[in-house]
Amino acid sequence: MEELDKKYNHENVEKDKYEKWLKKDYFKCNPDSNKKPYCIVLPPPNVTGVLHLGHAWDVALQDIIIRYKKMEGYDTFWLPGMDHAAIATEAKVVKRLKDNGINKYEYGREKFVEACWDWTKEHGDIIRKQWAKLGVSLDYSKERFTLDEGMSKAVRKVFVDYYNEGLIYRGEKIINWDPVAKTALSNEEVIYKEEKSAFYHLKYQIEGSKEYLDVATTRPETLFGDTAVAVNEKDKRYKKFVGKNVILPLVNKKIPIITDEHADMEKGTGCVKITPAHDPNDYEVGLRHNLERIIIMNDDATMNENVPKKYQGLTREKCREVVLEDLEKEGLLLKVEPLVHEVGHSERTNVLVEPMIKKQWFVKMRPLADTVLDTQKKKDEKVNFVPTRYEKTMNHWMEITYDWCISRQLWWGHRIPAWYKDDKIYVGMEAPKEEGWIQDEDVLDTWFSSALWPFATLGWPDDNKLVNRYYPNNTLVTGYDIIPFWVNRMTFQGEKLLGKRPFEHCLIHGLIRDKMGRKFSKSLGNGIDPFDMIDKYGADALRYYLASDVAPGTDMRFDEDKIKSSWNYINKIWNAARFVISNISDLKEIDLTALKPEDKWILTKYMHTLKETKKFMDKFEFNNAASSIYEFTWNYFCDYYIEMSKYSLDTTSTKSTLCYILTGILKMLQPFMPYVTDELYSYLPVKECDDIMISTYPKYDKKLIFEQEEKATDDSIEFIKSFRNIKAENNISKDAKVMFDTEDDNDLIVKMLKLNDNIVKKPLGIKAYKVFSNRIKATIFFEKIETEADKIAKDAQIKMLTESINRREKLLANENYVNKAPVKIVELDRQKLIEEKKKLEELLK
RNA sequence: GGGCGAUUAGCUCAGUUGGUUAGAGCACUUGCCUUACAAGCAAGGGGUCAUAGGUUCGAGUCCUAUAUCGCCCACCA
Repeated sequence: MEELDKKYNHENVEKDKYEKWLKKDYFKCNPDSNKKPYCIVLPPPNVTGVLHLGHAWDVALQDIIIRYKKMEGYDTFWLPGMDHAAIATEAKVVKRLKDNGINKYEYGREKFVEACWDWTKEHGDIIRKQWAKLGVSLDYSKERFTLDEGMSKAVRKVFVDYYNEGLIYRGEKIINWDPVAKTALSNEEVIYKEEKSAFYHLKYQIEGSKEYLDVATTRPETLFGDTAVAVNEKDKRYKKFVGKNVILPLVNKKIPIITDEHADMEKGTGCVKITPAHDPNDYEVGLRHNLERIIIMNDDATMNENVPKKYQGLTREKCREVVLEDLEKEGLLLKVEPLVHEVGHSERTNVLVEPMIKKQWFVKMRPLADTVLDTQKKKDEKVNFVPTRYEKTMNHWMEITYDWCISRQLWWGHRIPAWYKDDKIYVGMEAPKEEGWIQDEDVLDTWFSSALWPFATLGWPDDNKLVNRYYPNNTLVTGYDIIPFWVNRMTFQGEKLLGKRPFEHCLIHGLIRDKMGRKFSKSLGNGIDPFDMIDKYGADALRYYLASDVAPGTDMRFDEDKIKSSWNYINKIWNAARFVISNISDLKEIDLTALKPEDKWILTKYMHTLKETKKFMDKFEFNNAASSIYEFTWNYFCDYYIEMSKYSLDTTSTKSTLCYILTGILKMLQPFMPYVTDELYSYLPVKECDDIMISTYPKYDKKLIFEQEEKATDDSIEFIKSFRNIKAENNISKDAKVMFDTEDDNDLIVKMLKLNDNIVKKPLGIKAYKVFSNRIKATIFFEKIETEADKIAKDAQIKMLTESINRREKLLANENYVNKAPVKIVELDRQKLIEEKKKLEELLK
């Protein structure tokens, strides 16, 4: 057998492994009725770009679950795929064309969509390579794309069925308009950002009177669309004006003064201009009072023909300036108050969203959302979030959501399956056969298709073989930022279309931020390429870091030093394995029948660790699972057991124990670090199969719990530690003589402390320090007079012990405590008290 | 305006149903090249768990306020 490298070399280790796994079909789902299914569908990354650190985190978590469940004996299936990301990809392709001097509209729809497919292929290839680098066990034979044939069919079916059921309708309503992408947006695609602006007080003269209304607005440029001024019915200040008209500044048009609940007496001046075509509130007011809606802007948010000539063609921003100048000139600008408020921006283009009245397609949300609210009350039917607090996020959304605008004025996406002819409309899976029907130009919101992801990818609605086996999916893993966009929509679609929740568990993770807690962004230039990290430290180190750093649901601050630490940890494992493997090459089988106390000790500790680790893995608390394994591996196995084993490397029990424990460690770590565990496993002389990823997860075995030996060795270790402590703190030489006061066999301790030649049977008369543990006592003799510092240290120890004894005595004298606290805890205190008293006595001698 | 989260060692974070003297990694101090590992080993220093009350035999953990920071939601003209 070839020698293992002296240091962990991630490049060598990771080389060719992924290809091996693929070749052996380890990632392929293999429906097996003897096994329980376990299915995860990958949140499809957008084909807009390449994967970033957040994706790496997301897929690492999923891969850990899948690999763990596979070892636990499940028939696992992890379905990969990508999202066409309608608006986002379209924006990218538009930009690329523009960089090449090509205009989207001149280029034409057909060629543009082709360019989008080229883009998709290009980025899809990169993303697949990145998955491979991360080592994730995706079943590529089932890979899907949100715009592929099957998905498209599912999308059309849902659209048509909902239309026929009245759940999808077309209507003219006020929507969020992105004037750069020139498309409608859903509420979720609008991001509110704080902006410094001003409250402009405008003078709206009362018709035929010297009096006027002080109308405060943040958007003076929209006054051309005003069709009323509203005041509150209860507002005494304006009562006398209700029913009269005001003269709209700059256009000198009469508009009525009306009363409406929307006008808030406390806010501003109490009177509010009503622009039904450009403000969602005003739109509602307009509906109530049957007001005219004057659209005053073009699709690119420049002023249109419904405003005076002077302003036509100006941008919203420029128009505001000019309007303010003109108002000022006419003495109609009363006051300007600075104001900071939240203004909606397009998620994709970052442009200010313009509320506009447009004819769009909508999903009627109330019935769908109510179903979810109902299901979430049922213990066995709900989506279980981890951490549970995110259930509130979903429920709240379901409570307040209103109709979902799903049509987008884009070319890249699922074309709406509606055809028009004169004033007739046809909605169906295919175009009508007759001549003269024209298909709707628009495509659907990208989330409309991804909402079907958990089942449409499995073949729904045509081929339900996989659906029957893998729906509901077991777990969905995603960031909290897309709960509204995606998790919620998958949930109501799944429950409506298949009658069941889309997934049993929803594991939520946070966002990755930079070291200073800021979001990663292009403008800050603080981005980290996960694949640079893989080149530097290996995929295993990156994965381990991502999985172990924070508790579920919380944000993570990126810290390269921690990846370095992960590398060190892997190197530690590497070396421990190297030691074990080089010493057990002749082991034929693992034989745990004739065990020494320290073997029993490490086996017991291992069983505790295994139990705890499994508990954490099942709860998706990978950070806790990881630290549990870490502590066992480093602090128990490496620091003590391996050291102890060096004195009995020729025995079968030691070799067997070393091999058994190392196997267990590698298996527990396999989900986190598939590469290095695969490598090290291959060197084991005794193993159940070729590759660790298809081996079984270690089983908890009560027979390997030895409480007595565990206590005894813990005791020896305590002794060793305090012995070393005393020696280090007091600069005691290596040759100091030691006398054991106990009759026990302290052979292992003597070896571990390298005392061999320095044991004496009788006191030497220059004794200085006593060392204790529960069972073992010894005296160190050395030629040095007790110094002042020693005395201080000793006094400090005496003081600490005295205080502790007092505290404990008081506690045990408290009847309330003794009666109410668990017996185990009280007993522990009693024992501690006895020990402490003994120690104190010895110190005072 | 509503809701959620955070506040624990110099830094980044754990801390299960309340229960021995609150943990880890990094950083720091001291001593070691002890042949698995110096990217390591051994020993150590460092925290009145944001603040103030309360419940309890017992609170980092539960309750009530307060402060600071962050996030989400909401038609705040």
